[in-house]
Amino acid sequence: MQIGLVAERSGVPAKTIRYYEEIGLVAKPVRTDSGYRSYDKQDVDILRFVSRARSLGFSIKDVRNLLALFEDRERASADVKKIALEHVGEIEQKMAELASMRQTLLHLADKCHGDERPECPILDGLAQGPIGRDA
Amino acid sequence: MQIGLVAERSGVPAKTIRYYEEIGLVAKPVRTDSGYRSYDKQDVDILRFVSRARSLGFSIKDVRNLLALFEDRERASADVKKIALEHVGEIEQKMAELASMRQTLLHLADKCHGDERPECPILDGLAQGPIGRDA
DNA sequence: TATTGACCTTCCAGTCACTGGAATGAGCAT
DNA sequence: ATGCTCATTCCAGTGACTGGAAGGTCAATA
Repeated sequence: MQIGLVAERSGVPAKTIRYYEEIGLVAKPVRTDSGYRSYDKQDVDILRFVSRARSLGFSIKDVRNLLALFEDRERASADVKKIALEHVGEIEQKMAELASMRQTLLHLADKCHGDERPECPILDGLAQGPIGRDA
Repeated sequence: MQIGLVAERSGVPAKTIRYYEEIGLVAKPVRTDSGYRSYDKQDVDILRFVSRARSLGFSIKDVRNLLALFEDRERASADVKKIALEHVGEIEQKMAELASMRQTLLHLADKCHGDERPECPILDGLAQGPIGRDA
């Protein structure tokens, strides 16, 4: 499979795939005789995962850790488990924050229940929910 | 309230607050006689919301739209409501993706149930869940 | 009153994560 | 052989910060 197809299937632009390779986020693929990069299905899965994680606000460094978790055959299971569960914690935190934003928006939509000429309260209690510590 | 305190209370660095002002994401605050920026509590709320949205993968442009939703007194209620609900849709999509990542990680942690010397399957079915279209 | 230290100001340069574009080569169809 | 589409590298530009220099403000303290 060549890069264009992988880009299409993973949703990650070819340019970005090359960039991820350059910074060592993903492994260098094998090359054809003519120098074209050649990928397989698993590469698509990995890129899809990366794409998802990035779009959810995880940094490249976070993604690197996440991927290492799957790839690291050296590390003991208990260790992998611990780190995985820490990430689950982070994810749950993000889910809670999304839930809170969702509530804020729903509240706004509700206040605008009628039609025409609003008196939509400007961001009253806009920043509710899990306190924005560090986020 | 001056910028340092706002930074502390909102979790957004002073540098970043100035940057947000520069690009017009947040309004220019009033200045003291000596030229210091002066903020109120609502500014903290706004910044907290911005911070949350950014850390959840929303772009500056997204945040701009979100904020406009709260601030726009021109626009008709029905319109605001519609846009707000669209954003709720996006948020729910993100929540679903986080749920899927969470499952993947939980699955990994489960496979590593024992202790020591793993045979953790390398990312089998790593990229499950809502298809990574566009994300 | 002078100085110290923590705050603020602007401005410019650097970083991270892409993203676009130029110049060139590969592979297949007409 | 001539296109056409895809690939390659490399270098430059963008978006969203982030760090640092050079200097002004303000309350406290010697």
